[in-house]
Amino acid sequence: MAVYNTDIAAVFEEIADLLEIEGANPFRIRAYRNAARVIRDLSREAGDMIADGADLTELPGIGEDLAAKIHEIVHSGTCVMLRKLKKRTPPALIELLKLPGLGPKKVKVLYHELDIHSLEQLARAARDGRIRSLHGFGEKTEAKILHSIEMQAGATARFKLAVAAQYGERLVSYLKAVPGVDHVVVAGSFRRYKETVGDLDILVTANRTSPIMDHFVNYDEVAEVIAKGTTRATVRLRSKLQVDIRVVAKQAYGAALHYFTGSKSHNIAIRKIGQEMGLKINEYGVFRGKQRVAGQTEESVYAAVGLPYIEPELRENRGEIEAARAHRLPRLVELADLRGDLHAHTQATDGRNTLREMAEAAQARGFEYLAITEHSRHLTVAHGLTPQRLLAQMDEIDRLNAGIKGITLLKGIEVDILEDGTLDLPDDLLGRLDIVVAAVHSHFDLSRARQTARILKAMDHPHFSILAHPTGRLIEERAPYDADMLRIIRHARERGCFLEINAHPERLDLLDIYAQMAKEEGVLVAINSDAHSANQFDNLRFGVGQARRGWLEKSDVLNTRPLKELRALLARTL
DNA sequence: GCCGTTTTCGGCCCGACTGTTTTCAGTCG
Repeated sequence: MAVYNTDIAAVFEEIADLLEIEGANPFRIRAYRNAARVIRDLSREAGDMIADGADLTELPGIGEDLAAKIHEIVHSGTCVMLRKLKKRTPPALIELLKLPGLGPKKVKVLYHELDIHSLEQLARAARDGRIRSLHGFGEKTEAKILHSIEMQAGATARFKLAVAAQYGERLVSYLKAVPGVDHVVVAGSFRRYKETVGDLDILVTANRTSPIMDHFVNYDEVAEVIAKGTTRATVRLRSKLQVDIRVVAKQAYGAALHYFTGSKSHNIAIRKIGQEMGLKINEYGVFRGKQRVAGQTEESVYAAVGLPYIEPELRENRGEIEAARAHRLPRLVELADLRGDLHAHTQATDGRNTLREMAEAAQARGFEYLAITEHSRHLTVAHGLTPQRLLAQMDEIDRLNAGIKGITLLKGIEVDILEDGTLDLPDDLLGRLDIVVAAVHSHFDLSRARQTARILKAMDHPHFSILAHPTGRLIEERAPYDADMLRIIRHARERGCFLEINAHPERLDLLDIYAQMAKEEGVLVAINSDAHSANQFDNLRFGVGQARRGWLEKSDVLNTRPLKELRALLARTL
C-alpha cells in the first residue's frame, strides 16, 4: 500500500488534535501541525524522497523525531505514538473540537465531567440543560453548542473560488458606498487565489464616525450575526458563507492587509523575522518599541524586515521568504500576458455559442489566437465529433479565418485518451490539426501504474500537444485519478509537449504544486479557459491565479507566446 | 517538537470578541 503525503499529513493532524485535547505543550502541537502542512505542500512524495535517500530533516520544521515518524508512517501507514494516543483519548473527541466555539479546554471538561465523546451525546446533554452547570460554561455556551451542531448538519464545504468571488465582489461594492469608507478589499485566501475559500476576510479603512459596522450586519444577504465589535465583526450569509470584516485606520492599511491576507504561516514567519530585528509586527503596523516604523503599505511592511514585496499568491511559507531574501522571487505571469486561449468549445459539441461568437468574444479580449477544441466521438454525452464532423468544422474555421481580422482560429480537438492510451481519432486526421489537446474522460479508477502508462503512451503520439486537466480532479467533488505526475511531467519534457492549467472553476487543474513542478522540470504550461460559452473566458483569471500560486512567470506559459512562436513550439521545431 | 549573528536551553506571533467572570480564560483568525 502506497502512503502519500496527504496520509502522512493526516496522521500528524490527528496527533496534534489529540495532543491538544490532552492539554500538551502548545508549541509541540504546533510543531505537528506545521509538519503536516509542510508535508502536504511538498511537490514530491515523501515516500519517493525516502527511496532516493533524501534527508528529511532538511525540510523546514522537520527534525530528527518527525523525520523518524515520517519513515515509520511511510512504511506502516501509521505510527505507534498515534495508536497510544488513541488508547488514552477517544479519537471521536476530535469531532467535538471541530465545532466552532469548542476548543481543547472545553472538550476536555465535557469529556471528563459528563463523559461526552460524541456529537450525539453532546447534543443530548445540551438539550437536557446539563452543560450550563459546568464550570466555565453557561446558558449561552450551551445554546451555542446546540446551534453549532445544527449548523454542522447542514454545513457546506469550502466555497469554490469563483463562487466566493461572486459573493465577495457584490459585498465589496455595497460596502464601498457606505459613508466614511475608503478602501474595501477582500483579503484572506481569496486574495491568494486559493482554489477554495472557507470564508471571506474583508478589510476596510474608514474614519471613526463611519457607520460601516451597522451597514455590514444589515447587508440583506446576512442570515446571522456571529460577532460584532467596533473593529471586527463576523456574519454568515444566507449562502452559509462566513464573512469577517476588519476595520482599521488608513495609516495601518498595509499592515492590516498583510496581516489579513495571510497565510497564517507566512505571517508567523514574517513576524519572527521582525522579532529577531527587534520589531513587533501586528495588524496596526510595524513597531520598534512604541514607535511605528512602517505599515501604510504592504511594501513598507516587507521593507521593514529587509525584504522586497511578495505577491499574495506566493504567501504560503513554501520558500517565498527565502527566495525574497535571495532576490530570486519570480516575476509572476499576469492575465494581460496571455495572447490567446488553447481550449474552447462551441455549439458543435457541448458549448453554447457558435464558432463566430466565440471568435468575436476572444477578439474582443484582445486575443491573437483561439484554439477550437471540441470533444471527440468517444465522449458521446458531449456529442463528440466524428472524423466527418471535425473535417466539416475545419472547413468552417478556414472560411471564418479568411473573413475575420485580428484573430486567428486554430484548428484543434480535445481528444479522448482511451483506456489503452491510444487517441480517439485517426492519426492522419490529428496530423492535419494545429493543436491536439488530449484528456482522460473515462476509466478514472485504473491502478497508478496503468493510469500513468496510459497517459505516457498517449504523449508518445507524434501529434500530441497538450495534456488537458492533467489530474482529472473536480474540486470538492472528485479526487484526482492515481497517476505519477512527476513521470508525466518528465515525459512531457522529453516529448516536447505541454501541460494545461484548466481555468474552469471546478477544475483549476494542474494544481499549484504540480505547476511549480512543471516549471522546475522545464515544461511549459498552457493556461486555458475550457470555455463552453463566450463569457467563460472570464474564468482565465482563476487559471492565472493558480499559475501564480505555482510560481509561474510569463516565460513559463505557452500561450503568452506570439502566434508564430506558438506554432513553432507546437510543431516542435523550436 | 524545532531551532540557533543572544546555539544545546529557553524561547516559540499577536490581538479582538465572547461569555462567564468580577479581572480573565477560552477561542478564533
